Amino acid sequence: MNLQQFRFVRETIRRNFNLTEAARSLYTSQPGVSKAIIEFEDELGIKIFERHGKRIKGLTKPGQAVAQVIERIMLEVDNLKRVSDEFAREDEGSLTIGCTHTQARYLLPRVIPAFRERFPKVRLQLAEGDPVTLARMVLHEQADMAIATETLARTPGLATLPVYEWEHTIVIRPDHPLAELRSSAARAISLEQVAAYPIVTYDRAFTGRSSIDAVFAKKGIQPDIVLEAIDADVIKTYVDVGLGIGIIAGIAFDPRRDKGLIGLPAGHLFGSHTARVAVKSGVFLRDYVYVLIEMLAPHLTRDMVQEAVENSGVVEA
Amino acid sequence: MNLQQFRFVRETIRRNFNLTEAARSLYTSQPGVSKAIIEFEDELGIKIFERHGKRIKGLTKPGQAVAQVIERIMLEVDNLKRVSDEFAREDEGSLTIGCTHTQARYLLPRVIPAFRERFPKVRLQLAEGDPVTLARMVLHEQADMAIATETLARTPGLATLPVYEWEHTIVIRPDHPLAELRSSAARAISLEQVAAYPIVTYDRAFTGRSSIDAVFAKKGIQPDIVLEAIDADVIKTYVDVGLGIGIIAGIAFDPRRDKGLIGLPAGHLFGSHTARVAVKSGVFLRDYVYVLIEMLAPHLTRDMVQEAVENSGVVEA
DNA sequence: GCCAATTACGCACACCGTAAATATT
DNA sequence: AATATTTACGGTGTGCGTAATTGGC
Repeated sequence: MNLQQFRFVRETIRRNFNLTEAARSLYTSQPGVSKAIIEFEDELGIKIFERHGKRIKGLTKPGQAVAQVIERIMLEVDNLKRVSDEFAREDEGSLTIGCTHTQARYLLPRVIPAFRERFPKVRLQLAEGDPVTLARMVLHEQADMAIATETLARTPGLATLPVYEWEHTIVIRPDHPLAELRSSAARAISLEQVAAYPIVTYDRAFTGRSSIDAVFAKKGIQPDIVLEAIDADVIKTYVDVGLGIGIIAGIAFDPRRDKGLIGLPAGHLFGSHTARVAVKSGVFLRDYVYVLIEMLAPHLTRDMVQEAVENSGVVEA
Repeated sequence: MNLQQFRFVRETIRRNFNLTEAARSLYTSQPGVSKAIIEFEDELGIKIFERHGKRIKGLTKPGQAVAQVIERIMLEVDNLKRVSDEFAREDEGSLTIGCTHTQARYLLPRVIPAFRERFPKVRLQLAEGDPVTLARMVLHEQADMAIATETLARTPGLATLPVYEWEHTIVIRPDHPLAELRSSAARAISLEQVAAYPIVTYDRAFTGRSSIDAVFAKKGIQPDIVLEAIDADVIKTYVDVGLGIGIIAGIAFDPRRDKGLIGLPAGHLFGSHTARVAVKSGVFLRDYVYVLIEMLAPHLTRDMVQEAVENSGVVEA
């Protein structure tokens, strides 16, 4: 029994039970893989793979159980490398952050400079995508962590923790009829008033869009959504050119920078949302990952995160 | 990087950082172990062991992290063997049950015959001991499971589930003064009445003995304990020869078989206790272990137990 | 007939054991 | 001086590659 056999079994499964593929992706000979697996099966005294003659078709029942254990073993073996890297090259390494445009554009800039200063040798990479994609990236270890609002919390295999709460903001031009609500009575704006105008907002896959739809649907109102985009900058641009009113994440509206526009808080209409950070449960996280998460949300202490990772926990907001 | 290296590291730690010992217990040469570990350290790029010159003293900080991961890997590797055995020889294998005398003598006889019938090829072994020893046995995988009342629930690394609740019974001879309480007013017996007579009961390490002591201490009563034993049979014998009154686990008193004695329920004095079954968390359990546990306590379904084992849970009574 | 897995075979090297050297208590 | 670890060195076995064979689709 050896690690190589584990690798072969795992890769064969991942390559849809094609030994040739598995061998190639592990840079070794196909007969070698075949032999190793057969020897492994002999040693365990069971068949791992279902064979039709010579063709491998899938996993046997014992194979399924074995595969699960192997998966866990290899996860830990990978952790071994990470652990030693952590100590061997304390503050070096790479960090891939999966996030939505909103986070990349409005949240991360608040912490990345300080992070760079603290860990100048860590290679950073931002990978943008929609929440579902992000979850998959973390699960497949293509990203070390992901930040987004939807989906993440519900994905098995991920540990997620709340980073911050946010509400939507309605963005309008100063000359828009709704602008008179800007000062005191902003909170009095109603769903009907909003629905009276053309709306520019997020694409369906993103940042709380589904809750917007749900709210309108519940009231039986059909909003006039004239444009969907994946980022607030685009939305604000179209609001600015008079296409309609915008609904964006609160974090994406900055009164100072967005001088030509007015923002009306809309939490009372579309509810409150929680942006979450997700990491793959069970993986060993480099020190700087913990530091970054704590920079993002001081309440997320190393202990909390560690606890969540080890018990594949979803920490509630 | 290979499994052998993991084994060497783990064994060296277990043998108090004595390579020679580790090598011997793994039936290999000491220089081989030394070399393998050094190569492993080189590959990881860290030192696992703290060395004073050539003497190995302990784990370095990275070593501690690595050791944890290795421990988990080896646990899973052992599981691999168990998993395959489960399928290779479906209903064969061995089962070592750690338990106190009380369980071995009064609880297990109720289920073992049925178990034998269902799994005639499983080699059974009862290992008696006090709860602390039992916990350690399960932790060290010298026993597959343990049944006892105390300690088990509080041991980290064990998953424990409640099997049954029980109360103490006071055992007396028919000619004893307390015998008049036998019929209706049994529950009226007081601590003071009990303390008025010499007592024969369990050894300090066992079955709810600590709660007996605690109850007396709380009331400031000094009981006259004339004899301590680890099992109820011995206690009953000495009660029978007139040494005093006995306090034993309720399960150990059977009115039909213990004809010469009278049992008075004493739950109102010494409280209610929960006997628990413990298994090591994280291990793969053979099918027949689940079956036995369910025989012991029908409410402990396979799913419940599995859940507890996987999440190292302590399921409350 | 083409593609994929297994069997056959041979080499190289990694692993482990013995023996010697070195360092620590 | 005794004990424990590391270094040195040599033989054996196994792991892996190439080539050939067998077996599905």
